[in-house]
Amino acid sequence: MVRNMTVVLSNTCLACKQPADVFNALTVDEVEKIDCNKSSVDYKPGEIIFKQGAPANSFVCVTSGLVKLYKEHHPGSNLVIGLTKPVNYIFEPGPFVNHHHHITAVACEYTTACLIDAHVVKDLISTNPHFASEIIKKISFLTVSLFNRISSCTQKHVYGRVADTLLYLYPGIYPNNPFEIALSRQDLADMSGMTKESIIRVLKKFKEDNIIQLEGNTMQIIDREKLEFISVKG
Amino acid sequence: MVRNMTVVLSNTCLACKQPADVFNALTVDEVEKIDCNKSSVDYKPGEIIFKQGAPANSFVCVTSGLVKLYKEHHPGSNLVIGLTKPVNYIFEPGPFVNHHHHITAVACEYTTACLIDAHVVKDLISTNPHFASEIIKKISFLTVSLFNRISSCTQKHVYGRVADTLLYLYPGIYPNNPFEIALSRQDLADMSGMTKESIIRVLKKFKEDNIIQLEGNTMQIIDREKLEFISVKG
DNA sequence: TTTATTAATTGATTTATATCAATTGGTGTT
DNA sequence: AACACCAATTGATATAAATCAATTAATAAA
Repeated sequence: MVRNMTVVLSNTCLACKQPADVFNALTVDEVEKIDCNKSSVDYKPGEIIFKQGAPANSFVCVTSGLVKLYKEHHPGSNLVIGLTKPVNYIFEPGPFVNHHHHITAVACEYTTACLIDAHVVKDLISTNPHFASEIIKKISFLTVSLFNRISSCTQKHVYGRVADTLLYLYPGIYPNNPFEIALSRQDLADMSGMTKESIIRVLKKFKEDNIIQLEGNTMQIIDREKLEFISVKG
Repeated sequence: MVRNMTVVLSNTCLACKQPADVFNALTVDEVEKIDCNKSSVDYKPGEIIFKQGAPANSFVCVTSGLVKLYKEHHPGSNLVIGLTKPVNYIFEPGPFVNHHHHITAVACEYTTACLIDAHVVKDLISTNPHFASEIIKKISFLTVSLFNRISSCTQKHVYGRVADTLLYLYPGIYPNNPFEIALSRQDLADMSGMTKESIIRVLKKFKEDNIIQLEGNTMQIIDREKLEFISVKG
């Protein structure tokens, strides 16, 4: 198991300090196979990693920074599906469906990602059942969160949806509190399925009610319990 | 491959006329293993097959009838995630996540379903990589449809959402046209994320505009192109 | 430093859709 | 047949949130 390896080689998957969970299901040989078929790429904020509709030839593993995943609609109106922080794979169903991307991935900060040949990952899935099980587990977690998301966006009002977004950001994406958000108000709106004006008003209300503290892009969650209440009841 | 078997035994998976796609990845021995660990159960309309929050000990394969999958909210306000028609597995992420169901499954018509021990399916996944790949493929398709669903319910108005629901029903669920819907107006509303009053008004409008024909529960799609247009533009 | 440009904020107005209330129609029961 | 019961329908009203419009703040460029 990679987890227990003490050998550390720079710039290799084995050296990757906090390997993505699914990696743990791979043997050293298999990890090396990935090593030989990956490219590590640096992205600046705003740069596209992959684009909805484009061929899906690679699996992407985020190794530093933060990535925003969204579905494109009419220009200017996107829907943020979620964020991926290091070290995690982006579970985009494209490679298993029609070899095209169904969402767009954009770097929110300076980001490094490893692009791994999709064939290699698929080969590993068909040769290492333990790895396949881990992938299934991960996609299943994604599915559950999508169920909740659908439920959130159809049944909840703006307050509940913003509460969900904030609870998603902290501590899942930003483990510290207060934290600096690398997302614009428009991004937060796209995550919550509303307009930027609406989310600004809701955040203002939360601030007035001492649920959060907000100065520019520095946010602090003060009353998590109340957010959870609003998520369910509001 | 099961697909090519000519041996047909009544009331066994091998005999199941139109086996679920994922079955094709199994050997005859493996199908027999499932056979020995399954129960075929008959449900009346409205009966619950499994319930959100309850332990997920079985995989469910719908062999006849129609099953409605939904997430429960406040009483009377549910969100229909989708329908499963025969012969298909219900891909509920529960068994891979926390062994609890995240949605509720209810028979819409007289329905027969095979309940297969979750351990057996998981064992097959960890021993037959081809089967695991098929499962991943299926869940991936589900993920794509959930992406579209989230997108639909946050970005589209009632007309677009109802168009999506109708396009989902025909031909995916009901291959014939006209078709008899086994769903109440409330169900259709829950599928489209709106109130029953709203969907009634939208359906009335579609009828006036000669997009559909509707008499009670008998529906005919007259102008599919226009529905597709409304789905995108409306 | 001044100017230009974009993001964030605030207020006024509109609109889509939910809610509320009442009526009609169908189905089954006694 | 009369009644009760529930689903479907229709109309009137309320409201949440979008849109529109204007202002302010923040950032980049000259």
